[in-house]
Amino acid sequence: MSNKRALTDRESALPALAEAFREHGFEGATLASLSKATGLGKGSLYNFFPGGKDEMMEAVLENIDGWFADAIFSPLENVSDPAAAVTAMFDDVTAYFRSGRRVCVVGCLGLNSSGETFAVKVKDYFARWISALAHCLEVAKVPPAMAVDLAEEAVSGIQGAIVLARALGDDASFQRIVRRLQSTLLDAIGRYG
Amino acid sequence: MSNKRALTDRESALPALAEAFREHGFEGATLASLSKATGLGKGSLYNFFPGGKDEMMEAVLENIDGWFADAIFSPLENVSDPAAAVTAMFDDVTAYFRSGRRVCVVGCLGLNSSGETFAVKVKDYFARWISALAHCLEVAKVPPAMAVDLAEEAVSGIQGAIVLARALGDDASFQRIVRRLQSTLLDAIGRYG
DNA sequence: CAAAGTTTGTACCGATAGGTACAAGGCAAC
DNA sequence: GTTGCCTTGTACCTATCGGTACAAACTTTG
Repeated sequence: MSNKRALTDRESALPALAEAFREHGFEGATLASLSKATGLGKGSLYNFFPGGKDEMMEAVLENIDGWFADAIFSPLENVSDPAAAVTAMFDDVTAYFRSGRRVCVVGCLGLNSSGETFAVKVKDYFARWISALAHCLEVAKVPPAMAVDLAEEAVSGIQGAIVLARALGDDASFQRIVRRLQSTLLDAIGRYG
Repeated sequence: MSNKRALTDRESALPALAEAFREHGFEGATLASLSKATGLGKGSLYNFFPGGKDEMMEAVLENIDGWFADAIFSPLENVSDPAAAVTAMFDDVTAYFRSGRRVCVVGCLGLNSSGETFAVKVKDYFARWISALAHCLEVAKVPPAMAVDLAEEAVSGIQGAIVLARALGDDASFQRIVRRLQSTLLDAIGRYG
C-alpha cells in the first residue's frame, strides 16, 4: 500500500497539532509554531494538509471527535450500568482535560469569530455529548425533561470548570466543581433508579 | 483642564475596543479591526494607547473590572438582603453577557497563552467574584465552606453557560443553566437564612 | 541498480501584521 | 489673531504571516 506511510504520519501529527491549537488558539497558532510542534517542515505540513491551517484544524476536530465518540459518547449511548458510566465519564474527562490545565479546543473555537468555519462541528460535538448523557440518565429512569436539563448542566459545568481552573491557575477548583457535578448526576440516578 | 478631552476620548473608545477583542480574541484583533471598531485612526489609537494592543487590552480589562466592581461585586460585598442581591446579580450578568451571545473577555484571555501577560488581572477578577458571592451567602448564614463551594460553582457555571450557548448558538440554554444556578443559591439561602 | 513515487527543506511570494514618524489640522487660552 | 498643545491621517518601516514552487533526498517496487 503506497499511501500507508503518508496516512500514518498525517494521523500521528494530529496530537501535536491539537496541542498547538490548544495552546495558542486557532488564530494564534502560526505555521511556524505548528511546524515546531509537530517536528514537520512546512513542506511536509502542506503535503499532508493541502488546505493549510483550516484543514489541519478540521483534521484535529475529527480526531478529537473520534476520541470522544469512542471513550465518552458510545459508552453513554450503549449504557447498561448508568451510575458506573457516569463515574467513568467524569474520570475520563478529568484525565483528558488534565484537571483543567488543558483547554477544550472545541469549546474555545466557539468563542471567537475565527471558529465560525467550524461552527457545525462544534455544535454537533456538544449536542451529541448532551444527548448521550441525557440518554444515559433516562436509562436510569430519570424523567426525560430532567435528564436533558441535568446533562446540559453537566456538560456546561465541565466547560466552566476549565475556564475557571485556567483563570485561577488552580486545578483543585476543577476537581471540586466536577466532583459536585458528578454527585448531582449520581443523586438523580439513585433517586429514580 | 487640558487633558479632559483626551481622557474622555480614551475612555469612550473602550467599549468599542472591548467588543472587538470579544469578537476576535486578543490575537485575532488586528489594529485595522480595532481602528474600524472605534472609528479612530491608527494615529489616535497610538496617541491614547502608546503601549499598543497590550495597553488597549489592559485598559479594557480595567474598564470591565470597574463595571463589575460597581454593578456586581460591591452589591454582593455590602449586602443587606442576600436573596435579592443574588437575584440582581443573575439578572445583571444575563443582561451583560446577552444570554451568552456575548463572550467573557476575561475568561477567554485565560484560555490561551496570549493572555499570560494579563494572568494576574484575570485571576483577581474571578477570585473577587467568587469571594464576593461567598461573602453574600455567608451573610445569609450559609456555612463558610459551603458558601465558597456554591460561589465557585455559580461563577464557573456562568462561564460554562457562555461556552455552551455560543457553541450551540442557542441562548435558551444559557437561560436554563443560569436559572438553575440561581435557584441552587436561593435554596441554600432559604435553607439557612 | 534503476524507475517511480513520496517526502522534505529551502527559497520565495504578496499581503498584512504591529508599530513609528511626522506634518497638517483643530482647538483652547490669551 | 497668534501661539502652543493636542489630535489625526498618511506614509512608511521591518518582521512575519499563510501559502507556493520545486529540486534534492529518500522509499518503495521491481
